[in-house]
Amino acid sequence: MRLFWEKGYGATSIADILQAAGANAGSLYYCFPTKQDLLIAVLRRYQTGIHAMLLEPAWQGVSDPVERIFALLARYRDALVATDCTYGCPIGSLALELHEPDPVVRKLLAANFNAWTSAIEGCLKQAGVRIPRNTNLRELASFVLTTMEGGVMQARTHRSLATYDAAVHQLRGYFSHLEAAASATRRKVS
Amino acid sequence: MRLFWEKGYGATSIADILQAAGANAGSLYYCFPTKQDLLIAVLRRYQTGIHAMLLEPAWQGVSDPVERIFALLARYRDALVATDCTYGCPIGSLALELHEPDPVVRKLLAANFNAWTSAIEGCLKQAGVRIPRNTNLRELASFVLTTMEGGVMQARTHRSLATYDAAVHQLRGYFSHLEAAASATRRKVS
DNA sequence: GTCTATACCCTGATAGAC
DNA sequence: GTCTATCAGGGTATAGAC
Repeated sequence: MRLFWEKGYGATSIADILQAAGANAGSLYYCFPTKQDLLIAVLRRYQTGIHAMLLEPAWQGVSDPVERIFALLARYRDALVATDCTYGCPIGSLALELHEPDPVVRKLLAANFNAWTSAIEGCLKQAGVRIPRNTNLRELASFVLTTMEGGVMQARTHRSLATYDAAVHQLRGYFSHLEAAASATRRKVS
Repeated sequence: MRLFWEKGYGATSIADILQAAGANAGSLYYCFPTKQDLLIAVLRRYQTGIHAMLLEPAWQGVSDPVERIFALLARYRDALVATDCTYGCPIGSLALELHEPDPVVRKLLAANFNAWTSAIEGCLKQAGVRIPRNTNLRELASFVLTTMEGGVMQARTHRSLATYDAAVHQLRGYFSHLEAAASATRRKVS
């Protein structure tokens, strides 16, 4: 999991994995007949662990649904800070590296994106009337993921937080507008 | 250039390149001593060719600066359509694949992002009073790139235009808000 | 289930004639 | 400048004893 994240799939050799795990080839191949089986297991783990590994830590002590969205984005910022801006989202990196992967792999990558998007969509639903009623929440949630992935990509390339912060700041501006618009509509109605 | 774009850097072998180019090893290595020299040449070509290869075709017949931004995003959509959503931005893909590249490579990747962002920033400057005066134009331009890269990444993973269209649609909503806010301010002043 | 040794292939890069 | 042949190394995966 760590190696695929740090080096990518192709650049990680079985030998690297054996050394990092302190395992022998026979044992590894007994459990995972091919390298791709290992990738599939890793992707499944990300998928099933999204709450325990990502969302719950990010949302510790944050209850406001909109703030939860930005708390999640802040967590990716922390990862960038902790790695001197060499962090990359493991799913995003693998998604771009594996152009034409096995359908199984591609569907797992898509499922991971879907799980992330659904978590955000849940926040937006909880936000209720604070978001304009005609807003497509799924679309907006997907846009949050877009912002994170695009922001992380640029931050790592520039080795600078500036572009990530810029992306989040602009997204915040967009949310401020949405909330103000929803609020204005509510005043008009009442 | 085509192979690095379609398959990525690591997955493209010198043999692939020789076959595609109809060249022999000796000739290639005479001009490009290492594979990385080839990558550097490709990245330089993207950088110097951004106007002729990307911007001018995208902006053919489009003069409104804000529409130029969305015309550029539409061009990436066309690329997704033309490739059944297997298209990936070559710079973005290489940026994520090459985690810890030679400083020369990383700077070239960053320079490509900068050139793209500067082109958008130019449009925003041309838009003048249509964008609120306190807007950080560089930041907003960077956010447009964020949207494109994040949108393309998801579209390819899902093999669907939906997420890309969602991202562009949301960005359009943000721009509509910005233009409306700038317009309201102008009315108030006059 | 786990170990070591190794098969077999493809990699980037080179040698040296032309 | 271009060609063919090849090197040395590392890749995934396997064989077969234990």
